[in-house]
Amino acid sequence: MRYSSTHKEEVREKLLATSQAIAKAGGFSTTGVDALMGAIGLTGGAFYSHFPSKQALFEAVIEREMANSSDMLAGDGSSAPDHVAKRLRGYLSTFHATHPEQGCALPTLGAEISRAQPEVRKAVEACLKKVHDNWAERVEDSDAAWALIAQCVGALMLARSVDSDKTRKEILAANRRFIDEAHSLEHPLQPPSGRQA
Amino acid sequence: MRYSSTHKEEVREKLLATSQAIAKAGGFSTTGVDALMGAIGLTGGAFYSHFPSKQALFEAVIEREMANSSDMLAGDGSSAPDHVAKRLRGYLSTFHATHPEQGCALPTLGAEISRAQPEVRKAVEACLKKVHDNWAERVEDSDAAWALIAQCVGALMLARSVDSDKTRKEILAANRRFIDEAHSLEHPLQPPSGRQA
DNA sequence: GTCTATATCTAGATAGAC
DNA sequence: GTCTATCTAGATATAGAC
Repeated sequence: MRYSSTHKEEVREKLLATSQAIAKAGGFSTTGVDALMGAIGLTGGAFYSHFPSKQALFEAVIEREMANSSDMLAGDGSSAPDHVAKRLRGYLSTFHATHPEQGCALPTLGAEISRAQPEVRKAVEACLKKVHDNWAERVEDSDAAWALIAQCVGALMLARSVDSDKTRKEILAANRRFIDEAHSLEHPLQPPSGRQA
Repeated sequence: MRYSSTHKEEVREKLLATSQAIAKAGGFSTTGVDALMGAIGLTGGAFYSHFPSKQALFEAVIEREMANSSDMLAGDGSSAPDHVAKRLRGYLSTFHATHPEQGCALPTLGAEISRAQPEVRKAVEACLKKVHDNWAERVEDSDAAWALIAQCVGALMLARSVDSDKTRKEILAANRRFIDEAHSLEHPLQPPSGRQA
């Protein structure tokens, strides 16, 4: 064959990586196959040597996204004691709010996931449960873990839905401060400066 | 003229109402003008007598959605003392999670809002601030109000992103219980039964 | 496996008859 | 104002040459 034995695997890998970023930035359904393939230097026709349909790519993208996020957020046995605080700080950062292509898939693709087939939502559910179960042992209880996840996802949506940088930063900072105040984390998200009324 | 003097206004009203529901259920960009017009018994060509472009309809839909939501959530001077608790209970209900077409626009259209023009996000920002400022006086402080809004929006996204009814209900219930526990609301969301560990 | 060309379909938007 | 017909553009997907 004219291509190396790992060629197909490499193309698939690049396609997935760039598709993830592009979909998170501009939405999956609103981006065409030609654009996704063009981003890795190929034409649209070659797409179907790697995926049977655009829908199949969506499923692969979401599963990779969620697996990635849950691995990172949940951590493992060797995680530092301030692991949760570190992840929360990064999640609720201005950088994350202004760079959706590098961030969590839920705030950007959550609506498309909601309308997707059961298999996709099953994968999302498994990853969410993984983060929840892990965090439930590091915060007050199970309820607090679900509340924390919800607050983070929602805060990012809010921060991206407003226009002014000032309001965006205020929403993120308020959410960080509230977590420090309401949750009994071992380590605070930010220095115990002042919480404003 | 062959149409009543209020005809155009009535059509516009119906178009907006159905477009809001359809967009929240299936996404705005993924729904065509023909489908939106067909839902009120007209054909696609007639659309442009009411809006100059599909984009203009999106702006009108979002502004109406947010104004509606913020009016309902913020309440007014005559609101009952348990107003916030009532709204939170309805927002974090299974009915809301399973009927996006009747619910808040942020969890379903938040991503599309994030990618929209500044004018749209300005309108969203104003409505969010209205709810925040109102709630800030009824909960602990400003931070708690932002955290509450974020938690609600995120909880609904999570509830809709999972597959099983059981997990969906658990996410919603956990978020309701956490609010009762962490926020000093005058009235609880649900009877002080048991909060599970 | 990738390319170009193409088939098919749908989208947003416009033109002209009624 | 609404309709049908149409223009133009873009989408998913397939076919056949290299």
